[in-house]
Amino acid sequence: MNSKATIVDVARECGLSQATVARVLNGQKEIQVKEKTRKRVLSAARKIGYERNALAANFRRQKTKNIAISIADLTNPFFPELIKGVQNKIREYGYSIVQLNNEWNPKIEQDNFKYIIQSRLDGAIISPSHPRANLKILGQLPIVLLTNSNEFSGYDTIANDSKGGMILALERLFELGHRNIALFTGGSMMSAGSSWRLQTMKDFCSNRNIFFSEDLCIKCDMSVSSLESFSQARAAIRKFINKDTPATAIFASNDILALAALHVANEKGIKVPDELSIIGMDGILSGEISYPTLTTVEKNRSQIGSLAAKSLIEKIETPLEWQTKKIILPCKLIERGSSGPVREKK
Amino acid sequence: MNSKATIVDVARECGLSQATVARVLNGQKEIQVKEKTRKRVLSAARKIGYERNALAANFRRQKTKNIAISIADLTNPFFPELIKGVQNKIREYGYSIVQLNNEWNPKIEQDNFKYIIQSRLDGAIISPSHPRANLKILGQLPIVLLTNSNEFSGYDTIANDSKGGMILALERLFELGHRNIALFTGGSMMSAGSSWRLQTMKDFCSNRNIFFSEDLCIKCDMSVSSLESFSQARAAIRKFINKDTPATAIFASNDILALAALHVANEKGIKVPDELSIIGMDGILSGEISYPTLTTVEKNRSQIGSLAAKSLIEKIETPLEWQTKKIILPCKLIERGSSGPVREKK
DNA sequence: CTTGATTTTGATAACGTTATCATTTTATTA
DNA sequence: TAATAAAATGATAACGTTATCAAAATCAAG
Repeated sequence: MNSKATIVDVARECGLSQATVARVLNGQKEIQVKEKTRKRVLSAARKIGYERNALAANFRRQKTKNIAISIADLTNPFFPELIKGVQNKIREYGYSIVQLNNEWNPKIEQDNFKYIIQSRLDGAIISPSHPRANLKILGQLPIVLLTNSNEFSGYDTIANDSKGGMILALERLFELGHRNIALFTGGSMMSAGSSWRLQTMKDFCSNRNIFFSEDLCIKCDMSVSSLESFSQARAAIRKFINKDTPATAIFASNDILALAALHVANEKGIKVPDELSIIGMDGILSGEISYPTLTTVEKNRSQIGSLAAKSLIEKIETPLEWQTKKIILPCKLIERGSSGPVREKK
Repeated sequence: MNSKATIVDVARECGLSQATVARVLNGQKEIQVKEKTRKRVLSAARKIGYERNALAANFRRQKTKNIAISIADLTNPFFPELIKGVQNKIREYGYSIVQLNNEWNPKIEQDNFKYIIQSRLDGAIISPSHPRANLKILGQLPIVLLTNSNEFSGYDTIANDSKGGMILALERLFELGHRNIALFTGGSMMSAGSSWRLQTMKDFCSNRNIFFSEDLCIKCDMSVSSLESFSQARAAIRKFINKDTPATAIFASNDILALAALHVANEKGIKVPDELSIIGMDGILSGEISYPTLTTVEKNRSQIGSLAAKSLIEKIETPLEWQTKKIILPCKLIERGSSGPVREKK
């Protein structure tokens, strides 16, 4: 028994017009229908097992109540929680998520955009796979970008204040007495993310009048997968720690890098945080269960997701003029086990 | 300029019938259309910026080319990779994913099922949130369940052979000389998962003629979130390691538990693997980047996703008789840093 | 060239809902 | 109670595609 009963069948069953039935079953505000007929319709619907055909409704309305989430890679620990935030928010509004991954492949990303248009999804939350991602094909579709890159002027964006977060960490390390802080960054696929970090570091150090040189800057290639990044990071940090560095602290631009540093420190018997403090960035699960647990600059991914969703839905549901909105959320320093006051080397 | 051009507009533009245009633009096998007219249509379509209205097509066909993935919690590290596997497989077939979370809430899960039906999704991959999840509402919809619970007879299922995997780990520990192996399980929400584990342990030990008692069995409540589970696990394992146990190895029923054990061992200065071997189960990222890295019984989640997708699509696209298929995949022991030969305690 | 087979194109009816009216019923007021 | 306003219901035309069948064009063979 295929759920094939239509609104017309229900109408026939209860002897009312199809219009009235529609009003009862799918009408918005339950205005304009008598309690008695309402019951008549509902019981008839239940009797013959009517299930709304959303396909027909979507078609008629040219709305899907679906939004896309386009990201590079779901296994990147950054995204699941973000998506969860989106999920929880849009549920309130009756929307659902179509999840699109592009594996960092611009061709797939473009196909996904085309899919979004052709499927007439109502909007999209997009983490662009590269700084020049071609969004033109999306036309007037309501979208929110997950980025703080300034490459995307004219678009709504939302992201954490990475620079502010970084300064938070550096300030805390300074407070703890650290005067030789190393910067550990990965050349990410998304733009020259490391250049502003380096600049921020230089500025910070010169402001505080503490030493910094490029020797205190560790770089490594970030790969597509977290795991590969980790092993590359480990290699880079092994080299760094070998030449006996004066650094008493490392700030890493993400938790994977930080955990790699922590791993190597453990490997070499360097005590964290007694001999070396390490602070990461993001707040992924692995950092909460490592030993010691990882101090990190948290990006509240669930909140980002939630806000992105809210912003998007407002945009979808108010077809009025909409000024582009750029949201930048502060980061939060979470102090855990991997950071502490500097201690004299014996 | 809304992408409002329809097939009829294209037909008018190129002076052909709407039927021919449809054949060119959306027809399946490019049979039955002359190269010359094909070009005529395509250039007209390009000229007026036609974008296929999938809503109309879906409605007409009563097919969406969308499948649902219904899980409890995307932030559970088990799922993202699984979904990625599904994603990569279904892309070949032109399907997309609608992602539904239920936060372990049966009410939400039920709503999601209703949504699946009303949206006329073509099929669903479902990880039931509890052993008695009510799947009846899904009717004849093609579904594949991610479980090896025998509660779901009559349904296609796919899962790893957890028991076989557990034995793999125990055998390896035995080989390494361990004769006092502790079992660390969490009472999961999904059935009395711990009871068969205990039984397997007992059987194993009696077969090998080695000692086991309930004292070597550590239990803790598993919570909804990985993080909470971790801290509960840590509490349980702290108590266990306090009473000086003869155990030289711990088998944990998942990686979070194993990492909790590892964490506590590090905390107490117990050397892993020299003084204590630890083996987990699942193969999550955190175990690959912990120190030491975690030996684990891997469940190939990407493969499960891929197979589930394949199975589902076969089911969708061959409306013939379909025998219910239960796939059980072997686990694989991945030896990393947290396990090694037993060493005499001094 | 015709004839018949084959390929290519055209005309048109669905699909099930929503939206827009028109119509009927009920409530309100003079 | 009649006249008017308001509320409730009904009739029907879309939405843009696909599918079915009919018609026309092309090809093959005698």
